[in-house]
This record gives sequence, structure tokens and C-alpha cells, in this order.
Amino acid sequence: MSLTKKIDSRVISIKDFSSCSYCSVRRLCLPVSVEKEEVSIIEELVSDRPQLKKGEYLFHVGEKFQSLFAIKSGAVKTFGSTRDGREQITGFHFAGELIGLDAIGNNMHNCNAVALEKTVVCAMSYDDIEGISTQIPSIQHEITRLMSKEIRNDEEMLMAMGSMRAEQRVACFLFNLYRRLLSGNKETLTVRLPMTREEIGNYLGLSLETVSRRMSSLQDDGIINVNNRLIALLDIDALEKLCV
Amino acid sequence: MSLTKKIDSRVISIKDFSSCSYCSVRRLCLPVSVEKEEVSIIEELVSDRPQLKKGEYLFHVGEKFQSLFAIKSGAVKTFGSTRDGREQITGFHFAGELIGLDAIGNNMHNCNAVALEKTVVCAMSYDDIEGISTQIPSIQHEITRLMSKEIRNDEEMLMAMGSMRAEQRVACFLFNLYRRLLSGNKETLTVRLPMTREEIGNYLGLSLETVSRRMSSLQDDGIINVNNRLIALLDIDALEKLCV
DNA sequence: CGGGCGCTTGAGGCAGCTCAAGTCGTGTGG
DNA sequence: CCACACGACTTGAGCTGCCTCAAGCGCCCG
Repeated sequence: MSLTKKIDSRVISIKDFSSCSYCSVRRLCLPVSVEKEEVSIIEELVSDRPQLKKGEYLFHVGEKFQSLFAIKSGAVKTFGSTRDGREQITGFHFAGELIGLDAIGNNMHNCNAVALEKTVVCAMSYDDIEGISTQIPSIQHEITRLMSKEIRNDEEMLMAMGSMRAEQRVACFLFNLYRRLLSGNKETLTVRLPMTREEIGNYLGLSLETVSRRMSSLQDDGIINVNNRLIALLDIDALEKLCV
Repeated sequence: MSLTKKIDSRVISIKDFSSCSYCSVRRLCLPVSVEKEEVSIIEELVSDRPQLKKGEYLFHVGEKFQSLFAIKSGAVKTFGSTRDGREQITGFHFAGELIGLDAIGNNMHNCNAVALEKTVVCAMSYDDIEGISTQIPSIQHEITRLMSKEIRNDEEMLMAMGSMRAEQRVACFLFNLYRRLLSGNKETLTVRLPMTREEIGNYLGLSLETVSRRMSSLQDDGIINVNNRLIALLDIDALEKLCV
């Protein structure tokens, strides 16, 4: 909170580009119809903007829920652990997305969140959000909309997991990434994966070998081009057709 | 709305047991700390209490979102359809649960909902809910909590689908039902399934034959007793152990 | 330039699917 | 009220897609 004040007083400083006014993903993280006055209120919600290195944790399962996190840049995976100790990935999250929503219900984090690459997030105190919601009802409305969207996403994913074969799952995964990652640079249809084949397989319920094989066969079909972590999406329509 | 007034004036009528004051699942559907005055406000939210026969639809995918539905009694399945026309079940919902939350985001239903047996629901206009939330903030808070819970549920399910073998999935499914259906009659550890083996298989990503086989093997292990749709849960601990 | 991790590709095995047959339970119509 | 018919369920047999194990390659970073 006091940090916010400091930022406000250094209007010309380069540091200011970290503020919400200049945030390139602001539209995405809390896309309420924010006027300038309201931006400054949102600004107050942001108590911290930690820079995470690859492998650093944003939160652990079991920790008390205090903040929602808006991802400014980078990528985060969320995962739980099965009884036998293996991790099970529940989602990948990118710039402009909000994480922590599943913790509101029981006031505790139900999964771990770790950065897949250098990542900057905005931590927003949930108590403050609830308080300010009374001033700006659209914020509460926006949170609700985002939660509803997450439910829909998860349920789409459940449908995919229940009915899709390996190749479809991989195609669907890539198409989903295309829709979420390409908002910035639409001209190039290339996605850079921030996660390993093993993580993709874990998420999709496949072995890493199967992910690799199915990517190779999608490449053989001329639908994508695989170059390590760089995936060129050559035939978006074909990719979409594979996604149920 | 005018219906509500009518109910209020017939205090002794048997019909009154349909009102929220007497609703046995009230605690579950909107478990805010409702005092008597607040119950009457919630009552106003309920615009209709349709009785659905087995197979009747509550809503279809693509329909405009207008109401959330609290299930008073019975069971509902929600499902989407894959491109090739088959249905994919995304969830089963029982008395005391709220459905339609995933539609808030884009103001449209993203799945179909159909009654699995004789079912009574309370339709609550979402516009009214939003309006009344300003009077009773706990209602908005409660909706948020329920959505968060649904996200958590879906993500647990995703974890299950990604990592579990058939027997575990079936065990997990039964254990989940045990937790959700036995709140009323804890003394008997018997669950009556309102859905077919095929629907269970569809939901779990298994064939109906595999569901049947795995139930049989759980029975051979002395963990459950299968008698058509009646499942006696003989060893809850063993069942829970199988659930990751 | 060397080591290690991530990735690809091959070979064999098994879990779960498909196809098929038969039983049981329920609801419906005579 | 009974008989029939159909849908739901169980169980068996064979097949296949994905997993596991294994070997080799290539990229990245120290």
C-alpha cells in the first residue's frame, strides 16, 4: 500500500511503466471500463509486483489465500500433487490472465503455482478487491465473469479429456495456445512453448513420448512445423477441425 | 414475483413447503447466514419452481442466460456435444447444488442440462440476484464462493482424468457421490445412482463395459456391493484410499 | 568443448476399447 | 394382473492405441 504511494509520486520515472496505466495487458487482466480515476484505484489493489525466475513459486498448496495474481508477462503452471507424490498439472497461465480464483472458496490455495520462465505478476489483495468492489461494482462483476470463464475452460478441458484421442488432445492444446498467446503478435503464427513435453503430457494425460510422436505426425500432415519449443502453426483451420 | 406474494399470503397451505423457509436444502443452495427477513428477499429471487420429468431439459446450449438454478430435489446432468454429434457429460448435479454458473461469463448457456429423474429446481433470475446483492452483500460473496468451489471441483476432476486408471476413476466417482449424496441419510451407506453406466463412462472417459467391469472388481475386493443402481459402500476408507 | 537435459524414435506389452452374446429388471399394453 | 419387449447391465474374446523401457540425437549452458 505504501509502495503504491511511492510510485504515484514518481510520475516520470521509468519505473512507472510497471503501473497499471501503462500495463499492456491491463485490458486483459481486469478489463472493466476503467477511466483514469478508476485505474488509480486498481493501482491501489496491487500490493506487489514480484519478478519470478524460472522455477520460483508464486504460492504453494495449503497457504492462506490473500491475493489474486494478474500475470503481466511470462508463464505460470498450476499443479497439485497426487498421493504418490507425482505432480499433476491443472493449467498453464499466460500474460493477461488471473490466477488464484480457485482459492476464494475455502480461503486457501488448492494448488501450487510456479513460473515456467521469467515472469512478472501483479499481486492484488483480495480483501482490498472486496472492499473496493463496493465503490466500483464493475470490478466484482469482472471477477465473476472471469471465474465463470475459468469454469467454462475447465469444463471444455474435461470434455476434451473424456472423449479425445492423443492426436486430438495435442491439436486442441496447440489451438488453445494459439488463441491465448497470439493476441499480441497476430502476424506470425508461431508459438513458443514455455513448457516441456513432459509437462504437456502430464497436463493432457499422455506420456511425453506420445506428445512427441503426435506432434511429429501433425508435422507429417503439414499442419504444424516443430522446431524444438517453436511450433509454427501452418494450417490453423485443420488444427481447429481436430478440436472436436 | 407476484407468485411470491401469493405464497406469502397462504402461510398454512401445504404448498408453502415449496418456499425457501421450509426448503430442506436452503442451507446448501445459498448458505448465507440468512435471517428470516433475508429469506423473504431470497424468496423474491425465485421466479419459478419447475418440476421436471426424467429427460426434460432445464436449458440448452446457446440459450440466453437468465437464471441460475438451485436443485431442490432430484438429479441433473450437464453436457455439451462433440462435433461428431455425441454428447459429452461435464457434470452431475444433485439436491442443494447450483447450476448455470458457467453461463455468467458470456451471458449464454454453454452446455445442456437435463433431468436424470423427477427433479424440482428453483429458478433465480440473475439480474435480480445482481440487484439484491447490493442489499445483501453476503449473497454476492456466496455466489463467488460457489463458483470458486466449482473451479476447484473441475480441476480436481481434471487431475483425476489425467492421472488415474479406470478402477481409480470409478472409485473416485463413487466416493465423490458419497460425499455429495449422503448428507441427508448418513446412517445408510448406500447410494442410488440416478444415471446409467453409459453416462458414468461418458463422464469418466471410459466405456460402459469398463465401468461395469471395474465396479465388479471393486465388489470382488469387498469395497462395494453392486445391486443394479444401488451401490452399497462397504469400505469407505478403502474407497478414499483409491482416490489419489 | 563437454555434460546434461530435453527431445525423438523404435520395440514390446498391457489396459481399456470394440464387438458380441446372454441375463435381468422395468415398464407397458393387452 | 400377466406377458412381452426393450433398455440396462454383465461378462467374454480379440484388437489397438498408448505406455513403458531403451537407445540415440541435439541443443543449451557452463
